[in-house]
Amino acid sequence: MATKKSKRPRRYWLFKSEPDVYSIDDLERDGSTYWHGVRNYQARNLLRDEILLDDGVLYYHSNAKPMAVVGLARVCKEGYPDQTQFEEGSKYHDADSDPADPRWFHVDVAFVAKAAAPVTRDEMKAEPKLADMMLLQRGSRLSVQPVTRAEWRVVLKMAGLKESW
DNA sequence: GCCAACGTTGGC
DNA sequence: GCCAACGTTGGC
Repeated sequence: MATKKSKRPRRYWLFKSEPDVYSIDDLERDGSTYWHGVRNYQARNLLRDEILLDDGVLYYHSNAKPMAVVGLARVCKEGYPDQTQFEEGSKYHDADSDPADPRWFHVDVAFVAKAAAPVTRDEMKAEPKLADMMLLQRGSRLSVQPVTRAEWRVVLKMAGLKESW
C-alpha cells in the first residue's frame, strides 16, 4: 500500500471472531495476526480504506458462550491484499479475484490486552449508552464494524481497561 | 437446532 | 435491472 490518508484522529472498531476459530487467547499467544478471510464487500472497504494504523479494536467473541468483548487489539498494519484469496484449496480461495487487482484486503492487528472481565452482550444491551451500538442492532452481521469514541470509552470502562498505547 | 436478516447469484 | 432462490451469519 502506498501512503494512506493524512493523519486523522484514531478511530475505533469492533472485530468479531468465533473463539473456536481464533480467540483472544490465540491472538495473545501469536502477538499479532493478519485478519484474513473477510469476504464481504462492506467489510472489505473498511479494511482497505478506513481502518488505519494504531486504530483501536474491540475484540468480540461471536457464536460463543459468553458472547462478549474479551479484549483489545490495535491495528499494526494497514490494508493490503489477503493472500488466502489466491491459495487454491483454501476455504478462502476466490478463483475470480485477479492478482493484479485483488478483491479482498485485510489489516494486521496486534494484541493489546484481555478484558479484566469480559463485557458480555447482555451487559452491553443493558447499558443505555450503548443503545445505538451497531453490534446490538437487529440483523447486524458486519464482522468488522465502526465503534464511536463514546462507545469505545464505555466498553473499556466496563472491561476494566485503560487505553494503553 | 432454528430461523430471521442479510448478501450474492443467476435466470429472465 | 428485477427478483426468486440460495447460502451464510450469528443471536436466540
